[in-house]
Amino acid sequence: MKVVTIKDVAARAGVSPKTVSRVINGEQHVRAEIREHVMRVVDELAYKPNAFARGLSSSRSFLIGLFVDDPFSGYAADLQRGAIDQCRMYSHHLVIEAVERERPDWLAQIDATLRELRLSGAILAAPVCDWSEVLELFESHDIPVVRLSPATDPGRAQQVQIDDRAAAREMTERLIALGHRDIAFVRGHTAHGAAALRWQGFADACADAGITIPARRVLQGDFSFKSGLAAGEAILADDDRPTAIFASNDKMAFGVLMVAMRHGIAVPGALSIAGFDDDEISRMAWPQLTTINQPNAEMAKVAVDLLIGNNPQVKKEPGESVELSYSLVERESSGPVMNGMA
Amino acid sequence: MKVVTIKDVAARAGVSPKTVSRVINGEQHVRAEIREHVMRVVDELAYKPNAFARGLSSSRSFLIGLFVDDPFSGYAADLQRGAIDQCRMYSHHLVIEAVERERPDWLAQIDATLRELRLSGAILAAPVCDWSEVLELFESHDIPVVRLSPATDPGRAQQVQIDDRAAAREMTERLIALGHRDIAFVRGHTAHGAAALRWQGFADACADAGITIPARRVLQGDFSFKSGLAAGEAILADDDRPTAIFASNDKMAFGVLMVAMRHGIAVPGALSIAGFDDDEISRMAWPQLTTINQPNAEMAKVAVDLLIGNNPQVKKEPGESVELSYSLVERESSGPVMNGMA
DNA sequence: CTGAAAGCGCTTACAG
DNA sequence: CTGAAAGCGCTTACAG
Repeated sequence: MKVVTIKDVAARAGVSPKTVSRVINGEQHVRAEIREHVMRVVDELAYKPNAFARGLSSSRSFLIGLFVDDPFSGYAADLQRGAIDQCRMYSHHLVIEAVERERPDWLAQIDATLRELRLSGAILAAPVCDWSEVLELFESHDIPVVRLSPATDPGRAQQVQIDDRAAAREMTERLIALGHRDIAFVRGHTAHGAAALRWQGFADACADAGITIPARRVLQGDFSFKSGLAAGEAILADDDRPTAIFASNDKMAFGVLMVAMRHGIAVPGALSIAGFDDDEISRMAWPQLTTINQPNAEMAKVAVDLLIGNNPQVKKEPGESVELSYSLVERESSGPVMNGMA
Repeated sequence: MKVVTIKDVAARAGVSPKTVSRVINGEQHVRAEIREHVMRVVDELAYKPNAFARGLSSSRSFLIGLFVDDPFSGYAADLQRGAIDQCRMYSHHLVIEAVERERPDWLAQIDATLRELRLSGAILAAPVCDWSEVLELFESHDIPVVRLSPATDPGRAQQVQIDDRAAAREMTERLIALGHRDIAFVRGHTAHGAAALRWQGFADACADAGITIPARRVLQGDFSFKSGLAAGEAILADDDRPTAIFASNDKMAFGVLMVAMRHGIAVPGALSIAGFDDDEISRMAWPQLTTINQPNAEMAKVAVDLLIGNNPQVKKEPGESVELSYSLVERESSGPVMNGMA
């Protein structure tokens, strides 16, 4: 297949390659009629600029990197979807990189990628965005970064997030409004900043309502289904049960729900369960899980906007932060506390 | 940060850039001591060749494209994981592209990507791999392709697959061996070739066992949880129930399981349920689902091997096909048929 | 507003 | 086995 280059377009349009370049890149200082004519020729020839030539001659690669801890997770899948869509909007492409922190050369791996690829920008998903070695690396390469839901070092780069703390607080308040006063909480992975924020939100709401949280009502999980199962077993083993359990993500909530079912505990009749994330799994549960909708795909979209939406030449203010709104999704796994139980 | 180029390495090593190039690319005809010396300098300077310069001057982009229908699915996530790992092994990078067939310009989108990116190779996941327009496009761009679990046009390109038909047959035989003779089947999305193969495997086993399949025992699903729910409702609505249900993927099997639970039907006591895929969800179910393990990540890995593992210059034989082995994973959702029920 | 020249950092094709 | 020259297809910096 004959490859169409900028010269072909220029020759056919009767202008210089530079003018074609200007038109393609939406630069100013091209007469309107020439611009239109060039664009017509571009379409006729189905010309697409070669990304490698562009990347070599300019410093822009038209490549956005998405760095995730676990590419296997639903979270990563959500982010990808949002980012891919938006990259396409701007004629960029998305390169996914797994950060394998368990490998001794994990940082060198990222470094190699950055040297090879000269990314136009990078999206650091949680919890990668909280690893300072990673941030330093990107800073040293001078690559614009957007952090997703960072928990440490606020203001170190642009960021996109929801207010995890407020969301967890709102969920807890809702449970309290339903009459629950004995609520267990399943904490998330300690490496994720969101885990701490969600816990704080829970604690805030309890404090406001004058509820003290006994230590035995707080379980440590790691955001996995399995850890939810373990937490459920621990909480529901004997008759000293809470009337509600708030797990800090849906996978764990789902695990808790499974344990409740095995024990024959009616949900929400005898036990309310709430999760966080609005993971696909929350709709596959029965009863479906009450949860917090976190717009992951949207967050990735916004991250791409921050990276390339505005003038890509202009450095953004570090610390620029976009906060997206969450929503409480009340489904069937939560309900009013039963008479005499409170 | 000062960028290290091939010239820097050449100057420091006291050789020409071309020699450095030879060393980097593992070409022959370099004296061993020079090779080692250059490699040492490369390490000292932490030199990484610029992917854009490479891509521009050679026809190789060091980029592998993964084309998926639904980047949101667990299937896509599995593939990504396998492909990313293996790409890194070969110093390549993975670019994920969503094929949005519902858009009128979907083919033009892919075409644009191919013109811009000059991929070294592409992995087409099911069912993208069965869309002939896509195959034609890659052929016209002369880009090596590996199809994953293709159902049509065998031999049109390299392919990696498991024997879906044999796997479904084996699962069905297992159910029959457990005493089941009244088995319902939930078919998958008609656009997926695997759906037809799994159905055939089921039919094969039934025919062998002398079991005829009444039309009312065959439900049409689309691989989604929701369609599993619908199929479950249809099958389990009245007392005329089969003793086992084989759904052609785990999400649907999970849906069927949920319906059984709501109806108070004991699994596997009164009803055996089997799925396919060994999806994460199959381990989150209770009872856990009996299923077929399909090594998705491994398939993507092998696809990368086919694309770049061997000599990348040499064209592969179209039709070269690698078949990976599956395994039947017997968990708790299936069991012997109850006395008097068969 | 438009263009000619030089260069990005590699590899290809050709010598020797 | 090693290297000098040319070129990949764009953009940058400079003129006019």
